[in-house]
Amino acid sequence: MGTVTKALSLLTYFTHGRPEIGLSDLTRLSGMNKATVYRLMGELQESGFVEQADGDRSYRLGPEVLRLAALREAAVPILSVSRRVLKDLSEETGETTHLSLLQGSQLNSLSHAYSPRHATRVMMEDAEVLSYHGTASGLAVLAFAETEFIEAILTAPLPRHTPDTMTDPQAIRALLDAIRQSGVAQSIGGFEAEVHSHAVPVFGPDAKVIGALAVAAPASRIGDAQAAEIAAALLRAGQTLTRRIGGAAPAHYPQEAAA
Amino acid sequence: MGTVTKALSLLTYFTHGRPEIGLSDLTRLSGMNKATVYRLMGELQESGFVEQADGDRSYRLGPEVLRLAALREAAVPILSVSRRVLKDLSEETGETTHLSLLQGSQLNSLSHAYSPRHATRVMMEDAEVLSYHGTASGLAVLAFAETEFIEAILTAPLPRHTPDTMTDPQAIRALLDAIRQSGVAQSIGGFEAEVHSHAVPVFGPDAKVIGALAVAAPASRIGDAQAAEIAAALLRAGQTLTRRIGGAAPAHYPQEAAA
DNA sequence: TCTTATTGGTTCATTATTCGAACCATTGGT
DNA sequence: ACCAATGGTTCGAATAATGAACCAATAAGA
Repeated sequence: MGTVTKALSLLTYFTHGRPEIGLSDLTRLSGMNKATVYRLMGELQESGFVEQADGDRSYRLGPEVLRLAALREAAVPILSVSRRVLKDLSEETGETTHLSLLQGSQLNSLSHAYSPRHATRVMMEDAEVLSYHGTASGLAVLAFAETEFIEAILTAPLPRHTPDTMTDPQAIRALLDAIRQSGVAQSIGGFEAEVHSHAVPVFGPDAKVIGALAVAAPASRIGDAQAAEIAAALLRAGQTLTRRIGGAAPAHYPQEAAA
Repeated sequence: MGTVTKALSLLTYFTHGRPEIGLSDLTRLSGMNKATVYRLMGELQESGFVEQADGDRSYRLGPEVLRLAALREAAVPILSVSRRVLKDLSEETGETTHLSLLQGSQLNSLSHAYSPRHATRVMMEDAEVLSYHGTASGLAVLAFAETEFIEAILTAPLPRHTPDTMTDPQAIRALLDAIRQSGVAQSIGGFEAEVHSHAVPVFGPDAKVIGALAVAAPASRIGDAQAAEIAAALLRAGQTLTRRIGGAAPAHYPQEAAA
C-alpha cells in the first residue's frame, strides 16, 4: 500500500457513529504505527481534509472535502439530479426514498427524501454504509455487478443484522437471478426489522451499475398492491435517473416496464 | 512537501473551468515529474478521489469526495444550516446571496440562493475561488483575519479584475478599518463590473473568522436606502448563522445592529 | 496521595518508497 | 512519412517514510 493510499484510508474510519477520532483510537483502528498516523494526519490537516476539534485534540473531517464535493457535483451532477427524482418518487409512493452509490467496494447512502403522507416513515441518514445481502439496494447492485465482485461479497461472512436477514449464499444467488429478471430487488426486514424496501439499480455511462435507488416503507403498510405500485414507480424513476446522468442500462436489463 | 500533501495538492487544480485534466496537463500545472503525477493519480484513483473519464483518459474528481462531504456535514452542518439562512436572506433582500468559507488560505464560494423578485440577478457558482481585495466577501473576511494573514495577502500582487478593483494596499487597509467599525463590507464592481455586493463575516467556535455571507445585486439597483437595508439584513443573518453553527463573534465585533 | 495507564506528541537510525530522466507505444495532425 | 503530442513504463539514485523508544501531561485506580 502506498503512502498516499494509507493516508486516505485513515479517512474511512470517520462515520456517523464516530465523527471525531483521537490519535490513539486511529492508531488502533488502522493498525499503523502511532508516529505514522500522526504524521499522515498532520499532512491531511495541512491540506484541509481533516481539522482538530477545539477543546479536544481529536480529528474530524475538514472543510476542503466540501469544496471538492461541490466541484464533483459540477462535473457529474448525480446528487442534484437525484434530488429531483427522489422528491418525485417520494411524492408518488408516499414513502421514504434514497439513493446509494458504489464507492470502491462499499455501498453508501448519499441522498434521501421523505414524504409527508404518513405519520410513520422510515428515517434515513446520508453517508451510511449499506449491507449488500441485507438491503434491497445492496441486492439490486449485486444483481447487476460483475461476477467476481458478487463472489467476493458472497464468499465473505454475511452478518445477520436481524432474524430475517438472508445469510445463505445459495439462497441469495437464486434471489439475484430473480432480481435480474424483474429488475427490482426487495428486502423485508433484512437490515432493520419492520422495514420493507424495494430498490432498482442505477447505471453509469459504460452500462455498469453505479448504485441503487430505493423506496423504504414500514412493513405493515406494504401489501401486494402497494408493492407492485412501488416496483413500477421505481423502475420508471430508475430509468429516468440513469438517463439524466448520462448513463445507460445494459442490454439485458428489463426495459419498458408496464408504466 | 510530503508525498501525501503532494498528492492532495494535485486535487487543487480541478476547478469549474477545468473539471477534467489529462496527465500531461496535470504534469505541467503541478510542475512535478510525469511519472510521479501518474503514480499519485493512480493512488488517488484507487481510493476513489478521482476517476478517469470514459472515452478520454483524463481525470476528474471521484465519488468518494461526496461521501466525505456528507459526513463532514453531519459533524459540522454549516452548509445545511446556511441554506436556510441564505434562502431567508434572499427573500428578504430580493437579491442573490451566497456563503463562502475560508479553506486554507483561499476563500471559496460554497452555497448560494436566488430570489425570484427581479428578472435580472447576479448568478453564482459553487466552489469558486473569491478574490480577497476584489469582493465584499473577501474584504469582510480579511477585516477580521489575523494581522499576519492580512499582510500576506496585501503584500502579494493584487490583480486588477475590473477597472474598479482596488489595488492599493494602503487604501485597502483603511477600508478594512472602516469594515471593522461597521461590521459590513462592500464592493462595487471590484470583481465583476456592475455587481454591487455587501458581505459580513461568519465566525467559528473560537471566534475566528471562517467565511462570509454576502448579498450581490446589479449595481444599478442599489441606492443608499437599499444599501442600508441590505446591510442591516446581512448583520442579522450573519449573527444568526454564526450562532446556529455554534460559533461566536469576537468581542470587538459590532453587536446588535439596529434591527 | 502515590502509582499506573493513557493520552498526544517527538526523535532518529534503518529501511523502503518515491523520484525522475529516459524510453515505449499510440494517436492525430501536416 | 514525419513530427509532436499523448498516456504509460522502467530502474538506479535519492529521499522520505517508518517504528521502537522516549517525553510530558492528564486521567484513573488503589
